[in-house]
Amino acid sequence: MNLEDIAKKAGVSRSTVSRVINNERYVSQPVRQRVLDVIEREQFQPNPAARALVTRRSNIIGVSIPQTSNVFFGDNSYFPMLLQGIAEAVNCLDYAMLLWLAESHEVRDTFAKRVVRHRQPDGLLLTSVTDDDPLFNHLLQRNRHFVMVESPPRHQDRVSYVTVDNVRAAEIAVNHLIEIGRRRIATITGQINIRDASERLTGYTNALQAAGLPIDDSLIFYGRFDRAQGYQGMRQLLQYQPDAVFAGGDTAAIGAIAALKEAGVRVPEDVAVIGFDDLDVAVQANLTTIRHSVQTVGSTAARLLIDIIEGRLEHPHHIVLPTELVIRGSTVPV
Amino acid sequence: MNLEDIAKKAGVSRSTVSRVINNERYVSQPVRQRVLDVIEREQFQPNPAARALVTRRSNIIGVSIPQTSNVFFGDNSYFPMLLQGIAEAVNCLDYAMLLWLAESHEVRDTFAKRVVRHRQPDGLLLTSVTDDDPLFNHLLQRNRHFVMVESPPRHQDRVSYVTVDNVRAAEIAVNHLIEIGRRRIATITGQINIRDASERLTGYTNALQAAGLPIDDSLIFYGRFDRAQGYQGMRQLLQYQPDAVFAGGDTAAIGAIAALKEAGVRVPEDVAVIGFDDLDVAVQANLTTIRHSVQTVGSTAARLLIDIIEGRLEHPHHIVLPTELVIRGSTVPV
DNA sequence: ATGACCTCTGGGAGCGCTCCCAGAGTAATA
DNA sequence: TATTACTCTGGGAGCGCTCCCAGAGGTCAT
Repeated sequence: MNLEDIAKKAGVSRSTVSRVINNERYVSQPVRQRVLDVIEREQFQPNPAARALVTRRSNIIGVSIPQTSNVFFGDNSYFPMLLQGIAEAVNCLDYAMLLWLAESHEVRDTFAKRVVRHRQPDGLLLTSVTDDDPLFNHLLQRNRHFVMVESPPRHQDRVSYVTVDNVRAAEIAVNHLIEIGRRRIATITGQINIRDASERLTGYTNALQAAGLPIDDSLIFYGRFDRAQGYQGMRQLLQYQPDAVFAGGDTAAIGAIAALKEAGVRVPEDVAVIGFDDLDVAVQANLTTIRHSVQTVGSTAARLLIDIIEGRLEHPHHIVLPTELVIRGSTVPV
Repeated sequence: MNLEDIAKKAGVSRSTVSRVINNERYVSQPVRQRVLDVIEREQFQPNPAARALVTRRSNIIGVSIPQTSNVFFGDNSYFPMLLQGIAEAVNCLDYAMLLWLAESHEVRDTFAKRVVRHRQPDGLLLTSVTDDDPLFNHLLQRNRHFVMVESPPRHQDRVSYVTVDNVRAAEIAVNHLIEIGRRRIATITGQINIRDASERLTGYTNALQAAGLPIDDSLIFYGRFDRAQGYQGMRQLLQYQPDAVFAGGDTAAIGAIAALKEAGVRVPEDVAVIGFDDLDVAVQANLTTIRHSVQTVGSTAARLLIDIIEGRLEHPHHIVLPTELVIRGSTVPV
């Protein structure tokens, strides 16, 4: 069943059917209705491949998640929330979402090749981009449409992205710890070659400096965004007797709390804990954290990408979404 | 850049280039090498739309997740793990994955329409199918390729699926509770019009009957697979003083434990708790549970679907994967 | 020498759309 | 009436592939 068949049944030409389907002008009302009736009756759907061949558009955007398994599927609801946000935008703009997940322990190089080889999507949404990400470099060099869901490691002025002001938010988080009287404030960072992580670390040092507190390297643990690293980081930090810890993500914070409890340290009395992202898990664990809507980041990025694809927006475009300090039970004054 | 351009540069015809790209026979070694060199040099990728138009294959499979938000992105790592498993199979067979997520509070009907309208995928992987699922019905009626990742609500003999033996596994779980001396065993089910949930309930009643224990309706809470429902279910069940609870999923079990602790009930001494799935969260919470590899379910289902699409397998095909009782700290003898 | 049967290469047709142009018809204006 | 402008419809061309068939050339048994 194709346009020609529908045309025959409706007693019109292929072109007219095409006009009706694409909701173009210059079709008289009775003809339009007749065609619509036939389409409805035959449950006709135009062939997407044929359409893509001529329009050079597939109405598909790709989403790249090059994280090895545990960060994606483990106890970290960041990516599912992001996907939910993307889905919302994509649905509403009549696009579809092609998902690329790295296999466990897959290196960035093979992952990038895989994503690049399938050229179906009209553009890509990039997460977890590292310093020398081959996918990032390839897309930039080839001038393909993409939007990042965090600030890019380099070429900020040539890349579109959606992010939150990580530096400022981290400053606010650490200031809160300082205000409640904490002085030996440790931090567990996310994967440090991801921009979100390094910016939060910058905010941490900024806040300490502004308060005239020393920056002690032994109180900084370079980790990742998952629970296991939070746990391990906290175990290591414990020997330096911090009275507070700022984790680069909620999931890591939960891991840190587990390590503290295991060591018989009281939370929040002995060590105050603050997270980042306000995932579900933060609510459950009564964790003070920085709230920002991960879903909104996802949907905003998807909308931006589609705007760029469809030429409604000039290319390098930056959106910074707001954050908010949410004080819960994991931080109390000394 | 298309086949014709490459052909010109290599001094051969379009057909020969096509043969090289598709790795067909009847191309002499020197010619093949010459063409490969040009392709490499020009970084040529054939146009997927053109190819799809003639082969009627896109090498894309769709994944439908019609769950409203909290089950998907909340604290439940079931779907991320499933996606990871699907990704593994899809990567290895050179397919891509198109992801359909329901919007929060979206009804099944609009969701189904959306999925059906985009005809790109060669087949679909279905999760969380309910009794009268419009998507399920539509695909079945239209004879389109699909595989379910649980046993289907009806027409089992006409539908391909991958599942675990939920009935048997639930029997084993409840038997374990009986063996450690529990007598008032409650259950919190998953969404009961999803087959996985109802089968686990069947296993529960089977085990009680086999042991000569009464089936007490007040000890059955019809919930969903998320933490909130586990919590709420347990609160309600508490008034009937169970000494054990079998949850339809680990996430619900975690919610149940939270309710028990809140009520000052000791776990596992006063109430033993057992879950299902062995998600990450079960390890963390030291929860006794039924282990089955969600990732394997995903990858097996994807492989099966692709086998069906490519005609290597006759259609209705059923795969039942093994389960295993994992005893941890949440169940001890009375 | 003839035919049968391989290997290898090229070109036409066609997949189902969109885009462009031609032309018929109608209405408004000079 | 002639001209212009706009509305509406149809058909050709072409997007970039794959598939099929024709045909050249080689090998081998008859």
